[in-house]
Amino acid sequence: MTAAKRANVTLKDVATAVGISQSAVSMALSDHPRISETTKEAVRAAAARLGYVPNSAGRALRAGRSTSIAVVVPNTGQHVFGHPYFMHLLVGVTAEANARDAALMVSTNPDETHGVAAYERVLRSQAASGAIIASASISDRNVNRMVEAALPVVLVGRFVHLPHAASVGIDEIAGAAAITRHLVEDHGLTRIAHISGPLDHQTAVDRYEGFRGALAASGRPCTHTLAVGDFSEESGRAAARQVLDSMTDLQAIFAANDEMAYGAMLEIRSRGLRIPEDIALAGYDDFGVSRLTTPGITTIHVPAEALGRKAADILFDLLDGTAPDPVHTVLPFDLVIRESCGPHSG
Amino acid sequence: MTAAKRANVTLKDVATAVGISQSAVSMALSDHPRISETTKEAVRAAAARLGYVPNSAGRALRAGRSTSIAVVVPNTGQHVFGHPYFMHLLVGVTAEANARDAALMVSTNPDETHGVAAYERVLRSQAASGAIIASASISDRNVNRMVEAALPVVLVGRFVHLPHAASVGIDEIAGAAAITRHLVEDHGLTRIAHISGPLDHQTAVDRYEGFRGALAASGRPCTHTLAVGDFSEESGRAAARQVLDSMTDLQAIFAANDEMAYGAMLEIRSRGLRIPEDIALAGYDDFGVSRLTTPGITTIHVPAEALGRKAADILFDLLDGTAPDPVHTVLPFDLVIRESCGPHSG
DNA sequence: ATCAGGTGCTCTAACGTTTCAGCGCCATGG
DNA sequence: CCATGGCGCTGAAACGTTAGAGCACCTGAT
Repeated sequence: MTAAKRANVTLKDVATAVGISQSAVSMALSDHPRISETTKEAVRAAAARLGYVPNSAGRALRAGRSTSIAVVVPNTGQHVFGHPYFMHLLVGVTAEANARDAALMVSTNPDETHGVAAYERVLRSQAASGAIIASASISDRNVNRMVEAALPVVLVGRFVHLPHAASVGIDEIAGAAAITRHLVEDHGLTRIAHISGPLDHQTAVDRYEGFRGALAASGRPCTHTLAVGDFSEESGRAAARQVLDSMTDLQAIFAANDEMAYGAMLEIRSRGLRIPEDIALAGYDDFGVSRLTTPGITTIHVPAEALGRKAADILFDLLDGTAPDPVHTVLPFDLVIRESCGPHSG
Repeated sequence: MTAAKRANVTLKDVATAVGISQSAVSMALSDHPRISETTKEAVRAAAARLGYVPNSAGRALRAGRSTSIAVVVPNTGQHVFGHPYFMHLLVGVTAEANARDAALMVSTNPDETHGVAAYERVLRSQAASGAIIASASISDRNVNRMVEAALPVVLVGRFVHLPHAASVGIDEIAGAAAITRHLVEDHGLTRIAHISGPLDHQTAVDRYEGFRGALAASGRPCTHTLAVGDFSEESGRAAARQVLDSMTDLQAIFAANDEMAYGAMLEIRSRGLRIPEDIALAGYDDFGVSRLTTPGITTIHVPAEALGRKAADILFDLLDGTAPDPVHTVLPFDLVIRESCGPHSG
């Protein structure tokens, strides 16, 4: 069926096929009350037969806005974009976009070709009518510009400098605090190292703060140290090396994400130490792989897919002119207890 | 800078700012030789000052094609789209698209809203001018339709029913054969089970065929059995359970992807068997996680990012009217030997 | 018979872009 | 002094869509 030789089928083609004007076809397809049911039937039949699909450029031009939304992820460096977090986020956004018949663009190029970052151009060119920004770097000035220009964007994560921009996230401070309390209170560990992410990422800062806050609040005499990584496995290993060397009688390592926890695991093992008997280990994120290691890593489950869904949901509201009710939506997280901190107990 | 109140800056705005016609502005910005250097300077200055960004709908409408390309991934079921394979592919495609200043759409909804799958609409509506299709299911009729309609698409993988469509892939049969030979010839194992993927996936079929072919060609008396999984960890575990129960003196398991290999690893371990001493284990894909297990899993490295790059490259050629030189581009793979098949040796 | 109002369509304009023919102008050559 | 032609720009048209004004026809009421 649907011969569709080479040229594309337009309203005009359907119109001549039915023998009416193209505006009538347009109105018929949008179920306008002023078009007779008979004509509508005929139009729908002809459209289906010819394989008519509305041209999105024509439609977007006329409407003054496209039906696509964009997801902006930090730069091409694959250890960032390639992170499972973004994939989960994408799955969520996709689901919501599909439900609304909206197309999804993915934009990732931060370098400024004509004075504007590629992803900002996507909005300014109206290729997409709104964007979900998952760039975590505090220092990305382009994000500020987009927010200041009142472009419809939803941020994923916490952007302290942009208190008025709609955002979706989890309470990272509470998450880190929860896992820290698990180490201190459930397992009685008091000599703990934290491997943080780069401290120009709000996420890394918040997790570190949650860690320190929980230690301080515990009321027990705890000793802690910090090593900074970059969320990669390699950096986690290096950081673990550093803290294992520098802190005597280290009892636990809490890495700011699971990948660094893997790196730490390798380093701990390579020294002949056992997990959790000699060193307890905790991570953060739970993007599917932490359960595969032996022992499974105790971690905070970040509901990335739900974040994506919610972000898209809010963005579509924004595009409809509805202001998000809480400007900052906070989703719940889960503490997932596996074996890396010690035997289960209350 | 860049006040950009609410309305968008168009050619006309730049034109009135400079005091010339909008056509002149258009020509100036595209560096047309018939426009004086002085005027060009003035136009560029005004455009930058006003923050002019060409409206993509207007441009696409005029040009008759958009500057976006689409990546089509199989349906929303997250264990499919969320697979690391697609992330790596996406990274590659993104890199290439960025290099050409093209926007990237991601489409995944197969259900037919108006008689056409969502991702086919993306092409027919000219929201994207070409697509990279990474859907592996043999039975997806929509893919056939798109190819038959001569829409510009590049397939990733092997589509035996579509010999004339441009495609990019690796030689899965050779890959599976290589890893099978590693088991048989390097480690002298002769009682081997294969855990395949669903056999309506060409990839699964090819890997199984490579396995059998290598066994047959080995000239040694080998015994093998098959269990079918669905590429998920759980199914891998179930399949391993099945083959461990049914085949006595089983020496090795070759899973058609790493995730099923993980599942198999869990099952093997739960029976108190050791890897590789009691059972050798091999996987396929090497998407970054197989090196984290202990022992690391011997596998075939699939260059997914390179596949994405190459696919995009070919698609852009296609859009320029250049026919891909080999219709089917085959990229090399690597056999990655870790510890799961036994001690390293020649 | 005339008019009001409704019905079902057509016509026109507009969205922002690019392309192309054309027009006025100046310098040059006859 | 008039043709020639290059230069630098203008104006119009077209891409496909949709909204709204308008027009022809019909029905029913006056």
